[in-house]
Amino acid sequence: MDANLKSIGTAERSTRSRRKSRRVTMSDVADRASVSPSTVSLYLRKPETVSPAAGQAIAKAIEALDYVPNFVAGGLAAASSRVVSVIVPSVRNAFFAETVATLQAELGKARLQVMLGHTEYSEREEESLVRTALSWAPAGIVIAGLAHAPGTIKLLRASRVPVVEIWELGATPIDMAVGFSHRQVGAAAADHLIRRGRKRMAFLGARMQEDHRAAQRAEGFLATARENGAELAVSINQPAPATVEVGGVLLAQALQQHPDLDAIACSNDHLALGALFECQRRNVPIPEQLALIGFGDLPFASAANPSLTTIRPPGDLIGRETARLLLARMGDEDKGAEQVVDTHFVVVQRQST
Amino acid sequence: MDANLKSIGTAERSTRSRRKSRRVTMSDVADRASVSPSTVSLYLRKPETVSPAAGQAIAKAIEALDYVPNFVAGGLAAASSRVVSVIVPSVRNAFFAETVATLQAELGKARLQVMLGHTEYSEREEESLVRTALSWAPAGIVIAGLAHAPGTIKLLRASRVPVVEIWELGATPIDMAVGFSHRQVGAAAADHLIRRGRKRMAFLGARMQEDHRAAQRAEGFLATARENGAELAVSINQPAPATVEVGGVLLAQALQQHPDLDAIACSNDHLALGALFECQRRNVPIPEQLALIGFGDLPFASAANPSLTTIRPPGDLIGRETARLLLARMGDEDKGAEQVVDTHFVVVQRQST
DNA sequence: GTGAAAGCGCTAACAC
DNA sequence: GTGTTAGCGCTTTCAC
Repeated sequence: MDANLKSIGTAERSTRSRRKSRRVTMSDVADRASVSPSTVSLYLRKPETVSPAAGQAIAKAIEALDYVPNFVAGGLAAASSRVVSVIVPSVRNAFFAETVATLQAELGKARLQVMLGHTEYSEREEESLVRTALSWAPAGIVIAGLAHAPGTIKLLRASRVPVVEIWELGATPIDMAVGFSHRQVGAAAADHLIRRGRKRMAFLGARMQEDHRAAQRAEGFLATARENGAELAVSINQPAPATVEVGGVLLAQALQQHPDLDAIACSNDHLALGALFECQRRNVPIPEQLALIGFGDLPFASAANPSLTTIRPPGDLIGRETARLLLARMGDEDKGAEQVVDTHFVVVQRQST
Repeated sequence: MDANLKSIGTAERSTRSRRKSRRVTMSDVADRASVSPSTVSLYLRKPETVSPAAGQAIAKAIEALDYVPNFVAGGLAAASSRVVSVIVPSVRNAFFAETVATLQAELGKARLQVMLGHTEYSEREEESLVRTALSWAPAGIVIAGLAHAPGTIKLLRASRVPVVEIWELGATPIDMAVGFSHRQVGAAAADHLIRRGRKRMAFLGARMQEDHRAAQRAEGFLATARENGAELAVSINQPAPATVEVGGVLLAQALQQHPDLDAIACSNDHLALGALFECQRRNVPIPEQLALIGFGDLPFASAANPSLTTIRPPGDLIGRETARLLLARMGDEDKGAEQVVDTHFVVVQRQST
């Protein structure tokens, strides 16, 4: 490979390939198309403002030279690098995966790149990721949640970069926010169970010290259940991650502590599915003895046996609305309006209630 | 906001905030620390090569000025932009989500950023993403699969950027590869069922025209089943995405076409779970009448009722090994060895077989 | 160990 | 519509 290169280098004039094969630049394209570099630059960014003749010549030169633009140089010159930094707890979480995928697709249309960071639910890690993100002079930052370390908030505020906080509503955002209220989700679950005539209910959650959105759902659930005349409303938490297996454990725990429960709300569908399997094993009929509602509308919810009533958060909508706000802000500096978008959520009733 | 800025600008000297408040640069830090910019640069990249005195002064200045380095400028100057571009079908797919998350964590330790792209199983989209990726002069490119459009391969080869193809083994990689053989996965499933005494088996898959890794699993399954004396070995495909619901549909179809089946292998655990639920509804006992094996070891597999035998692909290992190869290559240009890493996979036996 | 100088490849006024 | 001129903020020889 290197030998190959050298042999070319020896034979050629010195313009190309001095040491390594020099990268093809915009100037090379300009030379070949007999125009100036700035015309090539203009053509690349706004083709319609260049004369057809020049445009064609440039296109031909790009093709012939296999020119690949250098966005790093472009970003430096323009002082805004078409990068949007997206910081979420983890894409292993299907909720965030959905939003990240949608965001990437939507931003990609506007020729923006997504840079990804995972906090793994650590505020320290989040702050470090934000610091790194800012070093890329990003066109925007998307970050999950409204709760951040003080340093993170300070950094973000000082940066003057558009910031969208996603998947949560309730407190005042740093800049913009797209999401819904998790307290309302909990409230909706309780409300649904009460309307179905249930009186004695438990909320099953996992790792709610760290996942404070889950904790908010629990809070909303308990408050609404009690306000609406539930005879019993308790919350049971496990420090472990919210897996299907933990769902089974939580159900066992709940039934042991309160054998006469008639309804269960789960912090998410993984837990609900675990509870469902555990009920199958114990021959606890759903929904006859126990009504069951989850959160997430994960892929298995509609096909479960019985199918799972759940609350669907609009992960894709969050992605689309976030992209829209970001793009609007970039187009128009003083777009002050509409800093917060409530995407709401939907209760999907199925057989389990 | 703007008014605020103006009032400050009016009162201040002209050094800071001419129009907008000028960004703090490395020179500012250097001035304040009474050293040259290149010393600051050196300190930032190799702190140990700078004298303690200078180091402390610089650290203090950075702190005082709230200096945020500009990686875009750094990337341009160094002609290598600490970015690794990761291109996968979708992070909505739990397999890729796992790998992407691990990759980001591992690369992050080496101060590399992950840029994300989703092909949505389109080769055209993939090529376009590769083109964009190269424009960032990335330190590496990670891309799912071994099958790409000819143009994609040409671009990648010409770029001289380290490339790792992941989640598949079998053909010759462009550069490096980390993954396992999907034919072997199918073979292992068939082998497992045969050993459990099954004779009449079907492979259930979805969208196998597009997801050709699934198609490879089907192939390996059929070939091995037949070689090892299965009386019946068929493959059933649905053009729809591989969801839990489609799993139920496929099972119904399989049982209708071959009522005397005694084993089912599914292209992934979502399908397997759907098949499992459908069996529950039809009172088809698992594993007595029908043995069931999936692929993926998704979170619900171990907790299902009955628990699901499946094949676990090492999504996290793939991420870690990919990071390792990339880092090794960056450290040492002519690292020729070990271009392909077979991560293997594990058959996890549970109640469903 | 530290500094001076020379770009990296592009964009963005501003003339023409 | 097109070209000229300055940088963007940093890294990297190469002296000292």
